[in-house]
Parts: sequence; structure tokens; C-alpha cells
Amino acid sequence: MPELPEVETVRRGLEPHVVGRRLERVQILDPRLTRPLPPDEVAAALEGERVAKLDRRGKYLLFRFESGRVLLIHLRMTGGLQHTPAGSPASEPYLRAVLSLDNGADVVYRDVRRFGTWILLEVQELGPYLAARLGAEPFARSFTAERLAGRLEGRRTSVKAALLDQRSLAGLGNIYVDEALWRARVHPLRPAGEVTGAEARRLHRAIRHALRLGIARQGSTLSDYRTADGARGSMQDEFKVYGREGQPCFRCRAPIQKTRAGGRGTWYCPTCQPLNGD
DNA sequence: AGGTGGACCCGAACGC
DNA sequence: TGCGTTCGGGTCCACC
Repeated sequence: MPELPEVETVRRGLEPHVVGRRLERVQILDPRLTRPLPPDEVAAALEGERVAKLDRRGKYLLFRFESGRVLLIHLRMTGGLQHTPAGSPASEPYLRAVLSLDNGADVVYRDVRRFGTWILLEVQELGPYLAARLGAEPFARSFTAERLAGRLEGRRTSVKAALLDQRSLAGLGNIYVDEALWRARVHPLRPAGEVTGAEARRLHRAIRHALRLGIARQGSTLSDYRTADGARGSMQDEFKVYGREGQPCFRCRAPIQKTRAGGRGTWYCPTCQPLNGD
């Protein structure tokens, strides 16, 4: 499932193919994608736009056009964008949209579960839209251990649920949050408000480490996710806890346990990540 | 007001 | 083998 590293990998792969290109034809095949706006209306608005920049914020991909408008794409669970060099793409299953570029190449959007969203915003709408939904960007200077601690302070929910809240910081999903908690030696069910300063500093480092490694491995491919050129990521080979129930902890050999936190499947080491903290 | 659980969606995995 | 059921997950929304 695309989290920050997967979205960033798609962005990097797509960037050289789309920046400077004009959208010659846009087909939106799934009306859910642009809800509540009619797909034809959005497609018509996109046609003729020239891509000035391809950005990412949290798990959102931002097509910035020369006109100032911005197409905000969220891949949710199973969305994916792929660059298809000139030549018609075979009508693959789960194809939901096609951006035809002015050099004959296409960018195809596929999404098995149809959770993904495309939102076209005017430039002045972008800031408020993102500000209402997203906290700090994990690799921004402004994301400090102190700022993270401040986001956890006073909260009674579990630290994992708090970290999954995109307003705490932007980009973590169910995989990388478990990996970061393991690395920081913090139990996922620990009340967020009880996380100490030392733990927050470890978490801050661990989050950046986990996300950076994910980007370096081009994301994790469990089933659907692919890079912009169709390759699989390899981060799944580096998981320390995610999906490793019953297997030995790489640090202490204790069997990894599975529980639920924030309504999600959650893996952790019962020895390295004590519920009472350090 | 913060926290929780259901809805959305559909294929895979599971159980009988 | 074949069918019905359960699961999962990012975000939004209703409800407590």
C-alpha cells in the first residue's frame, strides 16, 4: 500500500517523463475517481494543461500546471501510476484513467479497489486543503523531535494511532509506522501522551530512517504496488517486524507478536518494545 | 473535543 | 472442488 516511500518513488520515476509535457488527451474511466465532480468535466479541464512540476506532500502526488492549477492524486490502497512509452497501452484490468502526453507517451492510472482520488484545485485552494489534512513533512527541517513530541503530548490514544494521523506528520502508513516503532523500541500501544522526550527523539530518528530506507529500496511491493516504470520495490525484504508474527526479532530473537492498534494489524517485539517504556 | 468504529471497495485467503 | 465469509487498509464521517 502506497505510503510516503512508494509515492516518492513514483514521483521520481514519473518526473522526467511528465515535466514540460502537455496533456493532449485525458480519459477518466472510473467516475469514483473525481467524485463529486463528473469525470468528463475534470478530464476536459485537464486537457491542454502543461506540467510545470511534479511534487509530493505526504502521500499526495501533485501535478503542478503552468496555469497554476494543481492535480492532487492520492493512491490510497491500490492506486498506481505508470509511464507507458509511445504505443497504445493494452486495455489492462483495473485501468481507471489515462493521461496522453504531447510526445505520444501515456501515463496510466490503475487501481484495483478504487479508493484513489483525483482532485483538481486552483492554486489558492491547495494550501488550505493540505493544511487541513497534513502535518509536517518528515524530511523537512521543521520536523524536529520537539515538534513530534508536541504532536503526541496530551493525547490519550496509542502512539501508533497518533503517528498514523496524517496531521501529526505526513506520510506514515501501517507498514513504516511499525518499522519505525520497532527501531525506536517503542510499544505501539503505549499512550501517545506518555511518550518521553528520549523516546520521541528515538522515534524521530527511526521514522526518518525507515522512510529513507523505503525510498532507497523503491518502496515495498506486497501485491499491487509498482514503480512508475512497472518495477517492484524491495523494501519488503527489509521488514524488521511487519508481517513477521512468530519469527525471531532481529535484535533479541524473541518471537514477534501481532496485535491491533488503531484498528490495524500491528507487529512488534514484546521484549524490545516494552509497554511501560524505558 | 478527542477517540472510535463503520463505510467505502474488491481480491485473496480462509473455513467448512 | 466450491461456495460463502472474513480480512485488510487510508481517509472521511457519524457518533459518543
